[in-house]
Amino acid sequence: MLKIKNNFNLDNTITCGQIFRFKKVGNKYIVILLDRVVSLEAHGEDIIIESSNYDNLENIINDYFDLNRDYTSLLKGLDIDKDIIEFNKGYKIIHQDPYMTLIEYIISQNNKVERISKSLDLLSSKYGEKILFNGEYYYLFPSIDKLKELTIEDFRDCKVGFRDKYLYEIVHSDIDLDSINNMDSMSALKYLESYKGIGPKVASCILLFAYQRLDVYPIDTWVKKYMKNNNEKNIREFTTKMYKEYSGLVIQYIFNYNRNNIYKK
DNA sequence: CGCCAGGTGCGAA
DNA sequence: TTCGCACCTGGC
Repeated sequence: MLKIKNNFNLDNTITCGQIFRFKKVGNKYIVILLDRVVSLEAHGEDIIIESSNYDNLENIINDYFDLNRDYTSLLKGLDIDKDIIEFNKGYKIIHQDPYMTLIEYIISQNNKVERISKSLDLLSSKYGEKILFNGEYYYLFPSIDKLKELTIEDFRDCKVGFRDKYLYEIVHSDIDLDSINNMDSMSALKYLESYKGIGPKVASCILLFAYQRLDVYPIDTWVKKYMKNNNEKNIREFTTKMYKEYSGLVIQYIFNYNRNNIYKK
C-alpha cells in the first residue's frame, strides 16, 4: 500500500471523461495504466493506493495525475468565472501514454463514450496482458507490436466500426510519437492530422492528454455551445486572448463545469 | 423505423 | 478553401 496526500480531486479527475477505462468498486477507483493496475481511494487527508506493481509507483502516480504542477497558480490573473474555478478545484489533466491515447481517440470519433469504452475493453481483453489484482482480472492496453499483428477484421470485431481501417493503417504507419516532443503545438497538430483518422479533434485530445499541451484543445459541440459562436477561428482567437497558453486547460474546466451543471439532466 | 454520438475523409463546387 | 454527405454501431 502507498499513501499520498489527498490534494487533488480524485473523483472529478477520473470521471470527467478523460479516462475511458476506469472502474469504481465501492469508494475505490480502479485505473489501468500502461504497465499496471492501480486502485485509489480518498480517505480524509490521504489517498490510499494499491497496485499490481509497486515499482516506482509514487513517481508514476505523480506523473499520471500531474501532481507536481499547481493549476491555480498557472491560471492566476486570467478572467475565468469563479464558479468554474471552484468547481474544478483539484481537477487534473491526466498524462497518458501517447500510443494508447492515439488509438483511444481515433476510436472516439463520431462515437459514444460507452461504446468507446466497450471497444477498448474488447481490444484489451483480446490482445492485452492479463493482470490479477485484488482477486479480479484486468487487461492492460495491448502493445504496439501486438496490435501490428491484427487484421482489419480483428479491429472490426472489437466493434470499432468504420474506424477499423484507420486503426490498421496507423499501427502500420511510420508515425513517430517521440518526435512530437520536439515540436511546437501547431506543428504537432499538423503532423498528427496528416494521418488518416486523425482530425483536429482527435489531434487536440492526443496533445492535451498525452503530451500535456495545455495550450491545445478540441473545439467540439460543448465548446461551441458555450461560446455561442460557430466560427472556429473566432473561438481560437478568443480563447488565446483570454486564456493565453492555458486555453486548453481552461476549456477543459468549462467543459467539466457545463457537463455537470448545465446540460446534465 | 429515424436519429444521433466529445468527427473525419472525400469529392464537388 | 469550404461544403455536404456517408459512415459502423447500438440505444432511444
